[in-house]
Amino acid sequence: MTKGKSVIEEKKELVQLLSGVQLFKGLSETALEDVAAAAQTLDREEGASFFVQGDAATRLFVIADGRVKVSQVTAEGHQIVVRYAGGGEMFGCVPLYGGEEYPATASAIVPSRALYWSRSVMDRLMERHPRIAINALELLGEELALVRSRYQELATERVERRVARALLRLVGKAGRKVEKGVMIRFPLSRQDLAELTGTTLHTVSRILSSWEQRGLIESGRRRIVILNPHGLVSVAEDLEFDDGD
Amino acid sequence: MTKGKSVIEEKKELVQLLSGVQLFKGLSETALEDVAAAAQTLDREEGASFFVQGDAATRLFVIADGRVKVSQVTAEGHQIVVRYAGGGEMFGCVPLYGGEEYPATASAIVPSRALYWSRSVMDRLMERHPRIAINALELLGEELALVRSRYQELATERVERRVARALLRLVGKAGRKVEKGVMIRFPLSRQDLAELTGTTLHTVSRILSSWEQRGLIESGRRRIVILNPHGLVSVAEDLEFDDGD
DNA sequence: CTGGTTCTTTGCGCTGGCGCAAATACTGAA
DNA sequence: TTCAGTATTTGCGCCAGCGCAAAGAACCAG
Repeated sequence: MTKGKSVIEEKKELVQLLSGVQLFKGLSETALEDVAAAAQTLDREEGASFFVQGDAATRLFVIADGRVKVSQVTAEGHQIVVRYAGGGEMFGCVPLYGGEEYPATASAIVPSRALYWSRSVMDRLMERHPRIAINALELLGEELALVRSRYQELATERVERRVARALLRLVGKAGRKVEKGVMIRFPLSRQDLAELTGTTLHTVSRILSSWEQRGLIESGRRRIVILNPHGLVSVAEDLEFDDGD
Repeated sequence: MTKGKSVIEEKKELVQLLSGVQLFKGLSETALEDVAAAAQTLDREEGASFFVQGDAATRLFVIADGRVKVSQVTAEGHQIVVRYAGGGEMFGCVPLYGGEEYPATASAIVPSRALYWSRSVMDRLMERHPRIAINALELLGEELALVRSRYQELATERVERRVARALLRLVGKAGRKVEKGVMIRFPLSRQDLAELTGTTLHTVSRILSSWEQRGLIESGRRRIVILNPHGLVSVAEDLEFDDGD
C-alpha cells in the first residue's frame, strides 16, 4: 500500500497522524518520530477482531483508520458494548496498567487499520517520554468518568432517554452532516444500540419507530440519520416534547 | 492525639501506614519519608464530608482510619453510591488526571481520618518518584475494570443478584467475623444498598427480608450479618437455592 | 432473478420491580 | 422513660420493558 511513496514520506505521514492522537499530545517532533519508528500496523476487515476477550494483553492500539467496537460477554452469554472508538482513539489499553488479559473483544465494524505497540515497547517509550504516561493517566481518567456517567444513567434513567443520549454521543463522535440532517458514519444495528444502552433490540426498535413517526430521525438497516437533533436532545433531557423549529 | 509521642515516632508510624498503601507500594523508605513529610491530615465526624460534588479538585486523599462513602447525585436529584472505601484506600483521585472538579461527594460514614496532598505537592512527588505515577495508572485501571463490571451487572442482571454481589464485595472489603457469621463493619442502610445497586430501598428491604427468612442473613437497623455466605454466593451466581451446609 | 441470510418491525402477554402510603420498629437525646 | 427522628417493613396497584414469536424488508452471492 501507499505504493510509490518513499519510506521517509510514509514516516512523515505517520508522525502527522500520531501528532493528532491524544495519547501522544505534547510530544516533540523527535519524540513522535521515536514513537512512530516503534509502531506496527494491523488491518482488519469488517467483523474481524484485533483481539478477543481473554487474549493475553500484549498490545496497545491506536486507530489509524476505520472504527472499532469494544464489547464484553458475561458468563451467561449476555453481550454489552463498552464503547465505539474511531480514528485517533486508543483501545486495548490494558497493557498500560498491569492487566494480564483483555477483558473485552475489539472488532472492526468497518474495514480498519490500527497501529500498535507491544507492552515492552510501550514501557520503554513511556520511560523515555514520561509525557505519554501522564497522557495515559488523563485518558484513563476521562474514560472512568464516562463509564461512571453511563452507569449513573443506567441506574436512574428510562430506556428512551438512554438511547437518546447514546445516539447523541455517537453523533458527536461520528456524525456526518448530510442534506437532511446528521448521520452516524458507521453501520449500527438495533442490536448494537441495545447492547450499548443495556436494553433489548425489540425495545430499541420500538423507540426508533416512534421517533421516526415524530420526525426526529430516519433510519434503515444499520443506518440512522438524525433529522432533528434539537428534538432528540429534548428527549435526552426529558423536556416535554417540542418540535423545536 | 497520639499524645506523649515524639514527632519522630509519629513520622515512623505514618511511614508504616503509607507503606501499606497501594499508591505508594514499591517506594523506598526514604521516598516514603518524603511522601509522609508532605502529608496533611483531616478528621471528619460521621456524616461530615471531605469534599462535595462540584468542589475544585485540589486534593488527593488516602484513608488513615474509618470509612468513606463516595456518591454522586444526578441532575434530577437521584443519588448513586460510587463506592465505599476503607483504610489504606485512596479517594478523590481526580487531581491525578486533569479533572477540575470533584464529580462526587466523599463523606465519612464513621468518624474518619484522612491524609491528603494538594495537587501541586502530588505532582512534585510523582515527578520525584515516578513509581507513584505508575501505581496510580494501575489503580485507575483496576477501578475502571470494577466500574465496568458493575455496569455489566446492572445492564444484564436482576436486582437480587446485584444486591447479593454488592454484599459479598462489601464482606470482602469490610467483613468482620463474628460468632454467627460475618458482619459488615460499618453502618449500611437499605437506602445505601439500593443506591449502590441501582434500585430502591423498598426492593432491597423485600430482598433482605426474604433472605432473612431463608436464614442467609440477619439484619437490623443499618446492620447486616451474613450467616451463610455460601448460600449468598449461590444467589449471586444464580445457582439453584441450596442451604450449603 | 432467486434463495438465503441478516435485520427490523410489531403484536401480545406477562412480570419484576417501582411508587405510594401507612404501619412499625429502633435509637439516641433529654 | 418518653419523645422525636430515622429506618424498616409490607401491602397494593401499575406499567415499562422484556421475551416470545412470527412476519416483513433489505441485502448479498451466485
